[in-house]
Amino acid sequence: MIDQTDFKILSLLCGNSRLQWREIGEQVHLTGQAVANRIRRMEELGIIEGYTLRLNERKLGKAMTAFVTVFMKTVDHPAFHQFITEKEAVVEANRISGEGCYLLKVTVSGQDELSLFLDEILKYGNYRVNLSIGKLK
Amino acid sequence: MIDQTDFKILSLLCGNSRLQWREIGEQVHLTGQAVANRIRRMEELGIIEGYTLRLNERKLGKAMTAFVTVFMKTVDHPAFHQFITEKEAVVEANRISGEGCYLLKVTVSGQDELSLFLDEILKYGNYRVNLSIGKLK
DNA sequence: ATGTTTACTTTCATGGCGAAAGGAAAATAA
DNA sequence: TTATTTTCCTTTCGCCATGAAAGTAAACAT
Repeated sequence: MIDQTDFKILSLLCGNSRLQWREIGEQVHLTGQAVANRIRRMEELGIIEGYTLRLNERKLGKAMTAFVTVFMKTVDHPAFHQFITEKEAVVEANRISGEGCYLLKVTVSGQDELSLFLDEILKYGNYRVNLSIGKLK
Repeated sequence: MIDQTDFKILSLLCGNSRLQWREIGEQVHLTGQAVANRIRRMEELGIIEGYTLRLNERKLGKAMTAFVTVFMKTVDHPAFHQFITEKEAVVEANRISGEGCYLLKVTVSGQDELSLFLDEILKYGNYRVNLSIGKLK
């Protein structure tokens, strides 16, 4: 299905998706065209879902990252899903097992914006917040 | 520093960083070259840190995502940092405030790999695991 | 009024990308 | 064993994207 060369190509593209096919080809000992064929195939298989940026959120004014565990009090999960989807500050959201119903990763400009966000969460349930003190990885 | 046009460009590139400068220009009413100039400037400012892929981890055999909160029992944090950095299964790691010391996002192929990983964590401290049941965002 | 700075548009050269053809090896079928 | 098909590479080609630079106009400073 997908071999070691494909994994190597993925690894290189994750590092820099604007690498030229020729440059990748040099690393995996193929021509650029052969690399292009493999990349297209992984796109078609859905392994590569898209191409995006790595942004420095801090330099965009999002100085604070918080992890918010939500304990739902309502059964209207679809409304919560919609709220989460529309909320730009929520960069990632997972439904989780164990303690809590959802885990949200939130980036905000400061305490004020976080506070406002948490107030909005109260409509759906209670929450626990952990602030990111630093990002290791 | 960075205006609404820049934010629009970032938004478009986050959606698809292989968009052509001309295509982005059409959206923000500039020529492709003007867009290219702005993108380069945001790279130089460090706002754009790089270009990468959106991968389907599930199709890469990483069928399970878990959030692991680590409660350190040792003060040798650097060793833990090193372990985390080298561990491919750890896709994201933050030092956190409140309950727990670190929050790790981990992708694994199944319970066995998760189990092994958690055994390794025990060298540094205790843990709490929440499995992702589904990803909203 | 003049000079400088900023940021755009236009122009140009290079080469990247996408598609297709050709070829070789491996796999499959007869 | 031979013939055919399939797979995946390399090579080729045409189009146009990218990077760089020149020209221009508006805003700003003196």
